[in-house]
Amino acid sequence: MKESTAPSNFIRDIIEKDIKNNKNDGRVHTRFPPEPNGYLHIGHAKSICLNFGFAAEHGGLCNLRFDDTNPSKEEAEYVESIMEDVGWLGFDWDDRLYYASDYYEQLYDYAVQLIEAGNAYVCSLSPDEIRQYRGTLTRPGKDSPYRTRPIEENLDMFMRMKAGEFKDGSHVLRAKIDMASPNLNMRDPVIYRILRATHHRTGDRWCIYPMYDFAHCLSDSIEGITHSICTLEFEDHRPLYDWFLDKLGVFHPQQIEFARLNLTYSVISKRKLLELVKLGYVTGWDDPRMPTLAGMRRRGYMPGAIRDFCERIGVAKRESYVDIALLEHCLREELNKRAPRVMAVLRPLRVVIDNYPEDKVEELDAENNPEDPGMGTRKIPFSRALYIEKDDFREDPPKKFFRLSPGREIRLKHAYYIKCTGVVKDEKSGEVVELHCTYDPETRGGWSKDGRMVKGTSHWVSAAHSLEAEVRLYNYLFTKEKPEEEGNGGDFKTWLNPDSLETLTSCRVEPSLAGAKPGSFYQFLRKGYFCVDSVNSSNKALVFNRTVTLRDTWAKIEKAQKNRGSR
RNA sequence: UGGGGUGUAGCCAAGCGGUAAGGCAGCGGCCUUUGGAGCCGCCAUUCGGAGGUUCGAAUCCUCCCGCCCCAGCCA
Repeated sequence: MKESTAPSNFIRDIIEKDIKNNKNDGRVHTRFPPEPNGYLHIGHAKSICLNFGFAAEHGGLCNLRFDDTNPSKEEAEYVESIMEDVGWLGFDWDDRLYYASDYYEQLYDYAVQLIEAGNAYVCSLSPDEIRQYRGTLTRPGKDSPYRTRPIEENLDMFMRMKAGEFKDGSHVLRAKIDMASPNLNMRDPVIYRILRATHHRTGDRWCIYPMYDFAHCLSDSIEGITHSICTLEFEDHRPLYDWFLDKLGVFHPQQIEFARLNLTYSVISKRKLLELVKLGYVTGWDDPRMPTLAGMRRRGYMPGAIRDFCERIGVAKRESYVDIALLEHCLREELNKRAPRVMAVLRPLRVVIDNYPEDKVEELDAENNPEDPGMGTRKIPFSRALYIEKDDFREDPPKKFFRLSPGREIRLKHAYYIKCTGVVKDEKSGEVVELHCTYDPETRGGWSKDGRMVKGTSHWVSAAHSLEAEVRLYNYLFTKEKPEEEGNGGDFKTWLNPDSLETLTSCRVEPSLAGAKPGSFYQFLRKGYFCVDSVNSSNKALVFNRTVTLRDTWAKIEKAQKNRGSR
């Protein structure tokens, strides 16, 4: 029996039942069939994990197949990015890289067979007329006058369509099914159209292209796919999927539909993501705020976290909006285990340790990851002038604020206890610009021999030894939990978050970060997880992206205090 | 007034006639040289609603209600 701890779901049930009944000789063969008309996003990740996952679970195979039947929208750039993203996510299609366009010749032959059997005809109605003849949701359609065109004539016309004798849109090949079907997809759907566009792979070799419904089921059949997993909106297309396969008498895969992923505070639709890119609301498909795999990778997401997420959300047929907090949880869990700890001060406040010798510099030991002692330790320089986080000092500390304030003592992580003895303010603005402190030499390393306790521990950096860096703080791209919901005229862009990116340019990071490699990731102690930007960072100018913050209990307390105060 | 789906906690989601798994979020507490992490505890007398069948119903039946998808020569 199954030893896997994977949770039960309806697709796995179907697959396991099929194996038990020895359907398809017990084979499991799936496919991930993206259209190369945009970059992959987190919703695709769910599909990829499902398809490759089910195959792997049952000793089967999963193909990567580009569904490239509409040259007017598809580009080679997209196929490149898709292959990179699927590989990055951790899946391998071996030598099974296919394109629907590989099958154009065979698909054409199948269409001819359909015509010969009287199951398809060339229709010369205009697009507008076809729409009118189709009827409505509640009213049946009516037969096209070309529906009775003789087989020989259909064959001739279709051949001439292929030969380029007709203008775009002047004729189409249609399946002859039932214009009165309550399922509109069965009202003599178009299966080939004339379209003069250069295809990214076949160039100008063809001027007729098959439609999705025709190409997809047959591509699945040709590849011997056993379980063709797709999203819910194709449920109505299943009768058509089955119809083509039955009429042609070829191998018959089973289509199974599941609910697509929706994520709060995000928009997941290639069309809408393209819009954000085209209109310049983001810097590109790989903008770290985008839910694209390229964007998430640049943001610092790890493939394992995304896979874990996809497993945890499950798969079902009901529409759902997954809380983005779950994605972040999966991310933090992985990062917590693997990210080296490092100190970085995002909004520096200068601190002078008055009783520390002017020229002295000490090298203190710091663990790289308390979760994993195997990651070792490193040295960090300590000196008289330091920077701490502005947020870590309050002249007038509120209740439960454990950090530094006048007269109060805290610990500097891995270093010493310090006590605040003076505050220097800008004369004009009144802003605190520098702190004077004393340190206790007896607390080296952060321990007090006399058992004296401090409630707060701050991270810090030596002023003279630290490096300057730019840090990009990302927030949700949208301010509304469900940006695609109606309201504000129904335009999701209304909910774009004006503060989705905050750039900090005078951050100070510890010297061990010199030469940090693009893509490398760290936990900035007490602040969050950050990675070196793979596009804009260099040895001369370090740029970090905030991947995700740490959970912030103090922020929660403070927010609660404010809410209480305002009531 | 057509057809196809789908309703279990704030958000996901198991459950398949034997008395509501799990995760996230939230809330308490412990612990802590990260207000991080970790640990412990709490969080659905009830499954969209109403009837019915049954010793027993989230599971079976009937009716009702809500939500999603379909009228591209897109996928």
